[in-house]
Amino acid sequence: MPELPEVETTCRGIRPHLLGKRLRSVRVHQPKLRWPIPDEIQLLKKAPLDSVERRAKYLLIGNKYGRAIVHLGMSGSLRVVDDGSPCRKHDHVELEAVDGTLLRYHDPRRFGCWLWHGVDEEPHRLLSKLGPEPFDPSFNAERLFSLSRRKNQSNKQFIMDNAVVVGVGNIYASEALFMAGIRPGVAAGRLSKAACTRLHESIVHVLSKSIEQGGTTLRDFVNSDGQPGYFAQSLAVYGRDGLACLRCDSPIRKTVLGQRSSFYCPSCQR
DNA sequence: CTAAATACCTGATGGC
DNA sequence: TGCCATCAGGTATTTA
Repeated sequence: MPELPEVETTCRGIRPHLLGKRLRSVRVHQPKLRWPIPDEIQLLKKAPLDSVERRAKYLLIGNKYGRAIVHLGMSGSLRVVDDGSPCRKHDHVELEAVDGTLLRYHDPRRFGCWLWHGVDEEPHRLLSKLGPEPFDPSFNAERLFSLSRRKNQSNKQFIMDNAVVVGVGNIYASEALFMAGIRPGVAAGRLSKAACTRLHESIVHVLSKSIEQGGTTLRDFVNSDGQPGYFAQSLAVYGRDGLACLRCDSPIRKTVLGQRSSFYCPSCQR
């Protein structure tokens, strides 16, 4: 569910509630996420929290001993609750600060994770192979062009590859390709230099606009206040199978690429 | 090396 | 109302 804008929205929302706080308890109600939650997570209690950051779709919540690597998977969300509101089904982890601030991790499908990365450990395997952030200067048209040479992989799967650029998930991949006028299913090796320029601009544009809107809520994403994001109303092709293209009125088509639904306009995207 | 398939899990939805 | 099949925003790991 959450792609980069949703994770960024969550990060910005929880940060002011957590930075500088000392935790009273770290409660794990369900340790079976994608991987078992390690006991080291309790080290979060040993010193005040001094970092709340996002890298790709991971949230990094840490202190001087290390940091929790949190992923929201397909159905995860983090909410800050001030009072002692009751735990819901699928609330798997709770961080409680000494001032009463309560952070709850909710994840019905449990595709997410909470791992620990000690401050002196090797670069974590989940983080070490990630490509650049979409807003970093090292992600640019030249990178898209050079990495796509000789690729038979589809354009859509190419931009969803974390080694190319992080944070582009199934929704924003379709949206960015529409904005750039590029067919999702065509081999990435055929991208021209000009197409790479448009694609780079489109990815940056779509992601930043969505962050401004608080992300996309299709069915269950909520921010740290429990509120939905509003970018769904800005989606041009995702989920609009059969509806008229907003640019040319042709019916939007749906195909499957790498087992994921993909949407495009057969007229605007060549 | 690349690329596709598989695996993890619950819940919502639609057809019969 | 119930049952079954299908689909859902991610991605590491396995297989080909």
